[in-house]
Amino acid sequence: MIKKSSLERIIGDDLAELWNALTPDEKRIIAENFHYERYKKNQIIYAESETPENLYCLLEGKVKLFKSGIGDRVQILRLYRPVQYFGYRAYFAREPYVSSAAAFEPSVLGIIPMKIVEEIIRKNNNLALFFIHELSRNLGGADTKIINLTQKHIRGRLAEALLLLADNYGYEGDGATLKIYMSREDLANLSNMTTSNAIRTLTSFVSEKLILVDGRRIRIVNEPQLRKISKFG
Amino acid sequence: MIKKSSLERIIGDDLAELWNALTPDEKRIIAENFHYERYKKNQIIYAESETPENLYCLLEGKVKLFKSGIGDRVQILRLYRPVQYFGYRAYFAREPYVSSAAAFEPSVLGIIPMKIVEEIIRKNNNLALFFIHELSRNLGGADTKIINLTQKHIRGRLAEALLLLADNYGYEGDGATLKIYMSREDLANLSNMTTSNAIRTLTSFVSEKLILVDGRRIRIVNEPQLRKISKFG
DNA sequence: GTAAATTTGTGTTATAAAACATATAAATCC
DNA sequence: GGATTTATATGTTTTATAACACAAATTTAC
Repeated sequence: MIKKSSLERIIGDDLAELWNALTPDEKRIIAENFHYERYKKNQIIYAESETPENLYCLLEGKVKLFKSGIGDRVQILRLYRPVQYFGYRAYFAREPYVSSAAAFEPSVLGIIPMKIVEEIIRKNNNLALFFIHELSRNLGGADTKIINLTQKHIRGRLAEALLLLADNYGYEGDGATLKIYMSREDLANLSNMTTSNAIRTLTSFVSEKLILVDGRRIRIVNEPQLRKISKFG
Repeated sequence: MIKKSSLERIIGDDLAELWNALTPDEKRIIAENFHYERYKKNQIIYAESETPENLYCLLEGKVKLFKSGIGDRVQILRLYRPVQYFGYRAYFAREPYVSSAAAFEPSVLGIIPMKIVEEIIRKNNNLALFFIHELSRNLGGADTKIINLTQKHIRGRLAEALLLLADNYGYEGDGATLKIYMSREDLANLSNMTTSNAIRTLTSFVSEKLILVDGRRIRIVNEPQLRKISKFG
């Protein structure tokens, strides 16, 4: 179990964006109802069709939101990094989860019951506006994703995915190596293609000197060209 | 111009869900800043990349939200019926529109500046929760649409689209004819396929006695089987 | 009311991507 | 630390769907 002082630091520092919207009294309520949990690599946080009950705040690690479709096919819908919130959409929609969440790597999550969050929203409009803003941006992203996944060819979709990873998780110290360690299968699930085609297309990108690959480490070498490929499908 | 009494009826009756969330004072503010506009068939209401300024409330007619992609391909993202609200997502996200809206048929829209709406949201949590709920349901729908459009085959996607039209706009008096008059091209844009393939697949469905077609009038004859086709791709 | 434009319908061809097959490499497990 | 599972890699075949082509029907415009 984490120390109380450490907990307060996490709440104070890391929940920043949401935290700042709160009154002292509301902060106390959140602090009292807050706990955190560690998740192992690939551990499921919640699964499709379950009833949403908590707001999750990713404090450390990386999380994927994904949905199982036809056969064994899986689509990764969104990626989360510290400090981002998830798990609230289904609760607000008053429906079971339509997607699942899992840790990409060992992660630490802050957990707050949605009931508490909802009570505070009913009194605090800044918090309400925070969620309105988050949901609105997510919905715009989903609409754009629909076009990317349905209209672009394999090369465009994979280029898009690599740039998304760069935007989301950034680069290592060298300014080029993606700061995420991801299987080819996950990469395929992110870009709506089979694992074979993700591997094959990655190989093409290497031979075209757009990227460099060392196992799961991917270095972006020619980002402008990758953007061009992403843009024109 | 519409008569004042008529305007009040429209506001009072048709804006119901949103209207009920308001205090008398807020109702007055909305009424003072409300106007309505008629749109012709296929007329654009707003276009991608424009700056969002208004909340639109569809009072009469049908509206499609669509996004242009690669080449001339268009994807219909969402459909609206009276009384539904749209146009607010991009404003809340603080970004230009990522999609366009157009009338499917002659339509009447209620228009309220988002600035006014936002001011009221800052004071009225019920209104905030209304938008949180709407956005959350839309986002869940978009996530599900991603799976439908990327993983199902043509037949599954078209069956899905026909059922969506039934759910959204319902049936004529006969309880079977879709209450929407839509071109094959729109049907194709809704189900992510070429117009040729929409026509062809529609023909297959007719010969399988799942539907009956008379020009743009579509009768759903075997809904359970259509659901099966939609479900299994 | 007739000409022009658009939409619908259908056949044929081309192609992108999945499916399948199999080998090698790497990671995980007793 | 050797065995077993899992992930990566690549070649081949199959298939779903787009692209193309054109005729007929319908709608729109003047």
